[in-house]
Amino acid sequence: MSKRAADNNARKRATTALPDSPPTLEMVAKEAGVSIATVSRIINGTAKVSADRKDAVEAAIAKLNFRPNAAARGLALGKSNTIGVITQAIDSPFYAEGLRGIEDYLQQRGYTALFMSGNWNEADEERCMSELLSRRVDGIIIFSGRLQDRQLATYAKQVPLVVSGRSLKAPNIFSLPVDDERGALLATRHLIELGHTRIAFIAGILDHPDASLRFKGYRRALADAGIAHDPKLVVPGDFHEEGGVEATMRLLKSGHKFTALFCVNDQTAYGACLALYRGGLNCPRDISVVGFDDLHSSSYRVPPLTSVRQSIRVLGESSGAAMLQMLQGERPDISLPQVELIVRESTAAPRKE
Amino acid sequence: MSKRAADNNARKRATTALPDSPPTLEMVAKEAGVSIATVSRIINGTAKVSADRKDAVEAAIAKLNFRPNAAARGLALGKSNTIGVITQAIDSPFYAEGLRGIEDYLQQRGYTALFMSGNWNEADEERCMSELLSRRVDGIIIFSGRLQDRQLATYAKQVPLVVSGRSLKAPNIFSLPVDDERGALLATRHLIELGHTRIAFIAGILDHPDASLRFKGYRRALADAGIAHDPKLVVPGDFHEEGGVEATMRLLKSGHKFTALFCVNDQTAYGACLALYRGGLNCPRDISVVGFDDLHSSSYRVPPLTSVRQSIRVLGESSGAAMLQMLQGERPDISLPQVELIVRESTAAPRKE
DNA sequence: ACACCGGATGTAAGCGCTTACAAATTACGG
DNA sequence: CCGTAATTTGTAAGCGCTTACATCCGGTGT
Repeated sequence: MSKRAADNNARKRATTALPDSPPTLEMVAKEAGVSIATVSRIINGTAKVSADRKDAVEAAIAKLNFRPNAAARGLALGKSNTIGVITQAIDSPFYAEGLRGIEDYLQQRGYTALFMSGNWNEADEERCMSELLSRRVDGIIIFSGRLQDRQLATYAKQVPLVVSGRSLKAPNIFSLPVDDERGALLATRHLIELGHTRIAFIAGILDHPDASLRFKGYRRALADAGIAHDPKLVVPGDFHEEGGVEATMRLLKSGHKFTALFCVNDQTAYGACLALYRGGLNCPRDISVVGFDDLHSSSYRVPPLTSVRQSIRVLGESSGAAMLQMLQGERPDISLPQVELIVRESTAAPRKE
Repeated sequence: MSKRAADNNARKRATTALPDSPPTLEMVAKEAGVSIATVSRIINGTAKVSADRKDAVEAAIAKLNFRPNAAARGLALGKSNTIGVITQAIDSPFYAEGLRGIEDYLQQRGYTALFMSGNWNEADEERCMSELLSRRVDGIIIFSGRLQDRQLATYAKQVPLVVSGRSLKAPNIFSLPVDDERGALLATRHLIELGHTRIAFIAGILDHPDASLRFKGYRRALADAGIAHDPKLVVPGDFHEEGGVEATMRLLKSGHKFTALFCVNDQTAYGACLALYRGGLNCPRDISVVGFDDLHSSSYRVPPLTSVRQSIRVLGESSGAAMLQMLQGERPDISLPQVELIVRESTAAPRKE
């Protein structure tokens, strides 16, 4: 609709004098007295061009303040130099750190990241996929989404996929699982070594894979130490602060004794600490608390939170790296650093009764 | 580069059998036995089309799993339905909340937000602008950037701008300033009303406008109450947790007595609380602390932080709304809710000596 | 029965860019 | 100084889409 576009610009120009339609290759070519092919070649360095013309063109570009139209280039090239990224919520501190890693990595390599939030539900996530596909992104990175493996495999037929924080084998998909079980094991074992035996666990959403793997690690640590697992000490949460508060309140009210609390993630731990505080309990004197993720702000909590580090930032960078490798046609050979326990001040030996 | 694009697709198909080149309008038209114009009209509802053809086309679309190519449409229409958003860091909890507001608002109205981080420096911010302009976004929202007013005014000639958290008058720019001074006044007055007279202030970066407005509010509250302002009690920070820690340490070491601490933002307050804890001081018993921004996690701190709320989320939504109004050619009539003080448990009356 | 009209379709141009291919220019060797 | 090869440059087609304009259709009025 050239006509409409032109009309539009004309109208705008007339009304507000503002968005002058941006310069095009053609204008630059005319200004510099060369053909548009030459201009294109100079911009992309696609071929040798005589020095004088080059100067003329560069001058014209500067004068007109020309910027190539990415849409047109994308159309001609059949690629957008854009990587779509789907998370659950852009404002979750957890995802935000990952996004940062992705953005940093991609931006330095000439790619742009396009972020979208799935809002913890499948329908929204599909909407995101659809939008990204429509924009013809070159690849999509999914941060532990809620889409079924089967659906992902289907999408992978249309675009390369990197799935972070999840294990999934399928053609055109690369997954970067986090060692949740080992992290949970480390955390729980740390509490056991401090002398705790009554260790409660605040889980995430029941059927969530991360949650169940962490639960598994928790149980294994207990078993390894010969401590009987008490189901009464396991309560569900929601991966958010609020869930941590509620779960802890429930635990406290239930009357089941415990001296330590392992939380499925840091946000849950934040909530737990608040609930303990409300209950007049001191962390770590009365109850030790361990989180998982080691969010940036965890080291600034009062007291600083002991947590399992799995640098989300690195996860993000690695996802970006894996995607770029896939785009080169290589099989990604990326691996994540091991999870590790960061001991701070929210854990201590249990109080002598 | 039709040739290259075609080659590319052909190659890919041959090698990996994966990214089959996506269906086009033309394919749909052929499949349905109509012209591409008809297909386009059905997709966009641009004109009346007989029912039987419509059914045929819809069937073809479903069968081929067709999704219009956004780049091609953008090129034809001369607009991208995309709004660029520049922040300092996507992983800062402050900006993340704003981004969420923008994303929510725009997405519901058929727009997509494209986020980029300026990393607190002008060069990166310019790079972002350049990239967004190249992508021909329909408008750009800037969250309290570091670009000079003059530069912004220049950019505004090419694209409509909304500048949040900052006051700036210029054609094609709409700014949404936050009432920093009043917020700081409220916070400081609250401390005074509790009985504090020795109130320290941890500032942000020296020349930052937000910081100086908040400083102004702080001084005004003191003046209103007839309390002399002691420059010794004002120390710089960096808007981050670390700056809060350091500033507080310095304050503590200086030996200048104070019973309350007003921090330029919540992150700084988090750091301050940690430093107090390290110094064996209890908040609020020994020292009261107030922040600014009321981040989501502030209500989950131990103790929950008293803070000035200026919902960033709403700021984001409002920015989106203003941008859409500008795009309609209207002058935005958006205004922000008043800042308000949220009193929690990090403030109390000063301890009797 | 015929010219005419309004609405549903189709045809084709153009959005800004890249690049295959042709044309024009330059540099050589004889 | 000319023919030919090696460059540099220009021309034009095509990427997938929208829409102005032409075409075609059945239905009216007379």
